Amino acid sequence: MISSIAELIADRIGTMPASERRAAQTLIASYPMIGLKTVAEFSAAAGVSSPTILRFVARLGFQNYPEFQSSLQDELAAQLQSPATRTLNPPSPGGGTVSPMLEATLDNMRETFRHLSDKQLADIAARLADRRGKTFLIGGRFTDPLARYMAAHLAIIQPDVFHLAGQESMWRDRLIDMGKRDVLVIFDIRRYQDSLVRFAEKAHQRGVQIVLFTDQWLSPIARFARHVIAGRTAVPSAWDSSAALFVVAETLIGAVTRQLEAKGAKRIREMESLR
Amino acid sequence: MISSIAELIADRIGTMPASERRAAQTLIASYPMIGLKTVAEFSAAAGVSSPTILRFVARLGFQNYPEFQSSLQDELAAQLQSPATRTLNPPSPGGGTVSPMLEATLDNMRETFRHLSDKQLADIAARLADRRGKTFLIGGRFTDPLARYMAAHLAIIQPDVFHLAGQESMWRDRLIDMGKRDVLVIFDIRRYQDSLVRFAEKAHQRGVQIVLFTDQWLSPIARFARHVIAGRTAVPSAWDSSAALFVVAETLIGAVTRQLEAKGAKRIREMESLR
DNA sequence: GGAGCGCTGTATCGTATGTTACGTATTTTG
DNA sequence: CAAAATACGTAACATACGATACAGCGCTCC
Repeated sequence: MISSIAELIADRIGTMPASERRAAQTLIASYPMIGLKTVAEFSAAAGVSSPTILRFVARLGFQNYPEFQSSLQDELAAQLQSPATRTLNPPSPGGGTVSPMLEATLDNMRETFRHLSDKQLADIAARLADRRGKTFLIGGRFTDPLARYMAAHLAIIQPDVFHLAGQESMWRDRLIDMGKRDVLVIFDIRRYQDSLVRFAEKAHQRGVQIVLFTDQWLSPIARFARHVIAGRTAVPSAWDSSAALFVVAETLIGAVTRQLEAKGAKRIREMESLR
Repeated sequence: MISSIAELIADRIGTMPASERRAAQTLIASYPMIGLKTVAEFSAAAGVSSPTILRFVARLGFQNYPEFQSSLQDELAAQLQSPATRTLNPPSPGGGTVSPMLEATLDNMRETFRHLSDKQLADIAARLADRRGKTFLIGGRFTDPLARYMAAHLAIIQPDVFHLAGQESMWRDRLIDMGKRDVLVIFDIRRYQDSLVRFAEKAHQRGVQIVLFTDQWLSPIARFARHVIAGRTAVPSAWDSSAALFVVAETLIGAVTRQLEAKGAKRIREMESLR
């Protein structure tokens, strides 16, 4: 079973003429970076001519050079997405259901946060902590609980936090209350819901700032969003995982709380004494 | 100190116009792969025009698109050579808010699952997949979203799944429907809610089997529970984290789904066709 | 030692790609 | 509310890139 281009090359390098072999060795030596550059650069690095590179690529079974490059990129993308797979780990002995699920989830989180800078989170937190406007939260079929979870926390530490529940027509009526200074937090992962997209668009038209929690394929709502958080969702299960987004949400809740505490913990103390 | 293009983007994304921001977000979402493709593909993926991509690249300080791509490639090459350096976000020594939060959460999950055997999960999953009785889910102030999340999934793959929402008096009225063959899934972490404890006790008296999701200090409901899942909740934040419980919930959802699929995926296929 | 075959590079060609100019739409400012 | 500035996309353009045809060279095998 040949799964990578490197293996493919190792398999066929024996049958190649001298110049193509030099090309192959050059590629392997700095795999796969040289292959992502132009034919001219590749040929120069290998010390052969351009047509030799093209013949080499053709011999590997590719129709043309761009197709070869795409293949390399896909391979690279797969590696980058699952750091665990990089080490060619056997996927857990015994086939228990727990371990792969947990491992995938942990990877998802690391990967999600890898694409998320402190600054980005701080910006969003600042926006949420800015009390000149209101905060609305809403989610899709499976993610609405995340919106509720976040709303439950935010509503305690500051006023004017609303979770949009119920039917579509209900949200729409709330649109009239929304304006430029307000923030709308939307959770939307595949399959993306048309109703949410429509709602986001209308809110966007009213100047509402949208913070979108979505998956790595980006909900169409990203078009209207001021801030986009893309979480990894792939796990060995029939369902997508929202765990990474959940953790981001918790992180944000913590950050907002800290910012408000800095400003003055009056409200929080009041809240405590009311219990 | 800015060392990667991703940081550069995070730094300047605030000063960008809307369309360029879309480009930036698209790039970050699948960093850095889309940046290695052609301008046309990049622009299509971001839903903007080619010139916008070029302006975006120019704003980052590159003379032209190829220069930008080379820079991405160099970065990638450096990463591939030293897997240890793969941290896109430098470990943020000191005041960084993200890293400690994430690390603590990951630790919580590992620790939670360390105390959770495959068998235990399989037993609970089997109990939830057993369709001779009904399934009820309920949660506390902050954990009710978790109950909703789980209910949203379970309700799809099997009938008779009910999330108990609203006021305490509402749940109590549902008690009359509950019996020996039924399962009650309760989420309850500190501070434990008296109302939930009372409810759990009454359900227990009626012979309902209780599955409890709680924290490591165990809600008093544990006294009445058939199964107890104790998740770690401590994080460097003003709030406790429910992330570990969330992941356990997802794992259970996956396990139940698998068991039902084994029995016969008729319902699931029907469900799909109804959409 | 000569004829045939395969390998390789040079030169040329067509085209996909990045680039730029310009007009329209949108937002901002006085 | 008008005017200016900015943002954005359409369309035309130039170039750099991959592809191909062809000729020279070396090797092998009769």
